[in-house]
Amino acid sequence: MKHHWLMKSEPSSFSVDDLLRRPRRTEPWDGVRNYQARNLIRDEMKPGDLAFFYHSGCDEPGIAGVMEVASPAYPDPTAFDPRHHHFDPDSSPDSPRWLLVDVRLVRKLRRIITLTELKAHPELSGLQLLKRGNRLSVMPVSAEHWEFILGLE
DNA sequence: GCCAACGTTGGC
DNA sequence: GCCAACGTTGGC
Repeated sequence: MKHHWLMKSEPSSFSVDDLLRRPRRTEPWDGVRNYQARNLIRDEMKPGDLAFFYHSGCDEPGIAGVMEVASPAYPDPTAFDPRHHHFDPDSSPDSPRWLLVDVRLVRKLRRIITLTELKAHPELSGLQLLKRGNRLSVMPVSAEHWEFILGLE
């Protein structure tokens, strides 16, 4: 069963244009440090799943691209590196606490589908992104919401 | 197990 | 910069 996702990143640290310029448009989606998001990556994400690239913490928050999950989940190496911003001393190669997947950019959207615009559609009222206080950096999107959002572009 | 303090996220 | 809404930590 193929799932759909929304994955957040602050474009000041990693944007859809950064992913566009990577070899094979592919990059490890590292730095997830939330157990709920980790569990989704570990238990639900599968290669071939599709995900929205969401820009957060910026002037124009919204969906900027479509990605494909390009690997199974595997340990996040940035958790092992003491010099890395996302270092976690409680994660080790023997017992990794944090996981990631590789993502590949399928396409950059012609325009950002903004958060403001998403909020304006009653069809999207159940979208987890729009629920109060939701700060998950990786969250599921239903097939219906996925198609509806793509139709907005 | 409870809960206050603290840190983070992220929109505005 | 502000603040709401979380999640985490640690004392008890």
